[in-house]
Amino acid sequence: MHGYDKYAFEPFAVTVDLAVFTLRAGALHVLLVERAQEPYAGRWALPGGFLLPTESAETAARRELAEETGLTDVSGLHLEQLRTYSEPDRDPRMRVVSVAFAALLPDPPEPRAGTDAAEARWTPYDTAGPLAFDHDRILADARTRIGAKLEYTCLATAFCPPEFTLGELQQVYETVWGTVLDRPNFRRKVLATPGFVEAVPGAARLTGGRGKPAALYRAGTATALHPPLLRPTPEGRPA
Amino acid sequence: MHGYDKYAFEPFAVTVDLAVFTLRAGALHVLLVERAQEPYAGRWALPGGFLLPTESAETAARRELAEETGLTDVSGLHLEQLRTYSEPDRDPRMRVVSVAFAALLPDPPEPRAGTDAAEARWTPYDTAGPLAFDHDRILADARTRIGAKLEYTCLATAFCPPEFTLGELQQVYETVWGTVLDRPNFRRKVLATPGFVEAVPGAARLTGGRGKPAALYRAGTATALHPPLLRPTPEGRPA
DNA sequence: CCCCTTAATAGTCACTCAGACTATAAAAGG
DNA sequence: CCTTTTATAGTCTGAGTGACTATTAAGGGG
Repeated sequence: MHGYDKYAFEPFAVTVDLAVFTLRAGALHVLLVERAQEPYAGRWALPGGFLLPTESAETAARRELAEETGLTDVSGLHLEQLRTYSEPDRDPRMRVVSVAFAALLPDPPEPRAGTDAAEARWTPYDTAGPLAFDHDRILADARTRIGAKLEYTCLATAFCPPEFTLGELQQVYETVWGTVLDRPNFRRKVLATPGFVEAVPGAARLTGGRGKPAALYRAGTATALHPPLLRPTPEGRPA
Repeated sequence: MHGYDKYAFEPFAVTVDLAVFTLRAGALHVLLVERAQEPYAGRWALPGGFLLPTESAETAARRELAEETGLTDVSGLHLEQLRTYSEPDRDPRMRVVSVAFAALLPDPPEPRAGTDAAEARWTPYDTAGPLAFDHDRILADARTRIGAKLEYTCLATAFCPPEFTLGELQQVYETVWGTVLDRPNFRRKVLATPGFVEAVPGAARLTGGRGKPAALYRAGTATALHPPLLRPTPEGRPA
């Protein structure tokens, strides 16, 4: 009701937490930092930090992303607000409300330790053991969201370098979904969606692979997929 | 980075804001309250309020929903976190971070004034003039989200009373999307989706209407729609 | 150098589903 | 009784997708 004068209100600490994903060696990895202090000292956690007085949660998230990854330019990276976690007991010391974000990186740069000297590391999603605070849940929520958005958006290109092959794009889907897709059908679908990808004219090849060299593509201008690219139905999927 | 001891952090006020939707006379309505105090005194705004020290944002949202609508039991209503708005200047007085929610009500109960004696009113979405703070944006975001979720979830039943006809369900889609759907095709789609709706055995009729009485249905157990029920494409929809 | 492997790309076929209809059934009103 | 109104049933067609098979263009090993 926004009647500040009439209501006492509790001040809260507000933080951002980041679930930063990348693809490495065909597996989904997430950026984790090791906590140096109590509580949860020695445990791994999602990178994050406090909002500064003059920045929005989005600004803070992008700042933290730059700090943790060591990337100088994070302006083009995909960063999206997930949701806010505000359970009263999520931090044992005090009341902390955290705005969680999911970020996607194409090429995995080596992380550097954050300013608090904690160690940072890319960790396979499946072995991201029990994390500090409620970060297990945040991470799971982030993965769910990313997987779902692959179906009806062009988000997959955010995992890819500026120029990529359709095989690499397909690997994004297969890795995040944990499924195998039919290659000709995937091609047909991607190429039939206007604005999803656009061919690089000088049809170049790629890495010194074995078979026929693949054509290169760039991310197109479209952001939504109509109709969507639904993942193979592992039977009636709940919500 | 959660190193509280090493970082000064600003305390923030944390609020929840609610975009509460219902269908009334074939039009989408939203619950608004009139502000009694500066800033934006006399302007309409989304209902909301401060988090209490011991409650999560979800709990606070449900409490506010009950207070503003006067409903005694809001446990079954659809309430979903939208996103968090944290621009530093969104409140001219102080730093306020607001967690926004979208709520869906089936039958429109008359709202009662909130505890701060502000007036509350159901307002047609299209005439929800300029609101206080950044509530125009929150409201628009909420509407976009609801419209999108109708496509791939069973959310539409949240707008309907416990028992409803397929015509009423169709009206939900038509009203929220602002489109007209083909009735036989809509029926076919809804009935072919397992768990979307289930027929009420004593196939009762409804209001003293004119034509053939319609069968009644209840919301099913499913929450997701596979495949989705896509809205008629008004040409290449961006994101 | 030829053949085999590997991977990309092209094309086929059948089935499902959605859009656009037409037809029938069951009520109310004159 | 006939018309209007609304619900429900059914038909036809084209787009899109899953499951395949075929071809092309590379590399590697004898």
